[in-house]
Amino acid sequence: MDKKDFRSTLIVTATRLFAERGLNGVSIRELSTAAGVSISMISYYFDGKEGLYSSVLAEQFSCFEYMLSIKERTAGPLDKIEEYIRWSIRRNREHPFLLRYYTSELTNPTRYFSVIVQPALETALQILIGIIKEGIDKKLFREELSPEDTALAMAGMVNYYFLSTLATQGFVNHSPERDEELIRHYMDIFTKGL
Amino acid sequence: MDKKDFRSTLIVTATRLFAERGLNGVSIRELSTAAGVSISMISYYFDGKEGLYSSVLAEQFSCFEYMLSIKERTAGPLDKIEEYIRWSIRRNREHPFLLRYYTSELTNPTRYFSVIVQPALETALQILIGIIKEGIDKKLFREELSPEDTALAMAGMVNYYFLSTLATQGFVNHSPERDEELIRHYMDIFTKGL
DNA sequence: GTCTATATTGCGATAGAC
DNA sequence: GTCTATCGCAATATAGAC
Repeated sequence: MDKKDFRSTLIVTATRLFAERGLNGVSIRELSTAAGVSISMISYYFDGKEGLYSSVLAEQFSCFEYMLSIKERTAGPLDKIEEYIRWSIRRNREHPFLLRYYTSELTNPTRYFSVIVQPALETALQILIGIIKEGIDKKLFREELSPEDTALAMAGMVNYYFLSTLATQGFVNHSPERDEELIRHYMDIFTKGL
Repeated sequence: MDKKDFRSTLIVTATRLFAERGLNGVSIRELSTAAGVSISMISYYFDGKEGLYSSVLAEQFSCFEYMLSIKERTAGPLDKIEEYIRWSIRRNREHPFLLRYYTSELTNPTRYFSVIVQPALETALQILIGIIKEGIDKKLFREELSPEDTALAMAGMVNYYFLSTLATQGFVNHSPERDEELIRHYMDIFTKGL
């Protein structure tokens, strides 16, 4: 946002607006006005509304590359799982609009899903599956576990905490101060069960 | 769909189209053509596009009332949790578009969120929280568990399995034949941990 | 690079015939 | 109840001035 160039300003504004009301819920008129820029700048920089959307999408999902660094660590499987949970929570905190693109693309995919979203999600989940397999191989986790189902269960647990916010804020405290407690709780459930 | 009256036909068609492309992604022109009905029927029966959407939403979320019957059961907490998981999976199988409205309303709420969606989700989650509290009171579950966080973890686990389908179908088998195995696996993770 | 003005298309809603 | 025809408006995109 520091950069004063219109290209970045448009991306910042579009990120918020597309997240709040979806690709079809925002007009480039409204968007350019909100960004304090002429409407024609969208075609000039992004070749139209869809091009702007794809740029927003690419930027939002670039943070998934971080999973590669977790994979490369020398830590054991359990530590890596904690790192995964920690990163997932941090990711949702630092990119408050990401989950909207994430769920929107999974349920109403645009033409950019297969190019941007699917690869990012698959990479992260495959690494998580690999970590669980490693734990099973090393006899740290029970061999009856399906690595795939377990990985999806973990990913779902963390993401749903954020996804459900709007429906649960009346009876669940979602403040960031509680994040460490949440991480311990998730690790606790997964290591010991109920 | 058996009923030939236009009102039901419009709801059936709208349920699919709104799910696939969102409220703003579908025009009433296209919708009425797909339903084989005149465009003016939408205003006639539903007082416009938004009214049609709200009718679709109300119908989709009516199935959440089923949770009340789980609450009333005489079974123990663990059996009730299995019933919850079983119902969640069945719900997603029987209402293939529900999760789209569910996530869309949670991330991009319309004016109908607080009237239709929020109450349905809160009721179901509060009942699940109650079941977990009951298990803690009866010393069946560990007392360190946060009922709220645990309930969200369970809900997230099941829903994410369906939510992630589009990104994971290449390496996770999502066929209904595997549902019973999935239920056993989820119960297994939650009762024993990794 | 950035703007205004405009061309063109498609939108939601409805009047009025049947 | 159902249709066609149309109104008025808002959408995206772009031509052309600066």
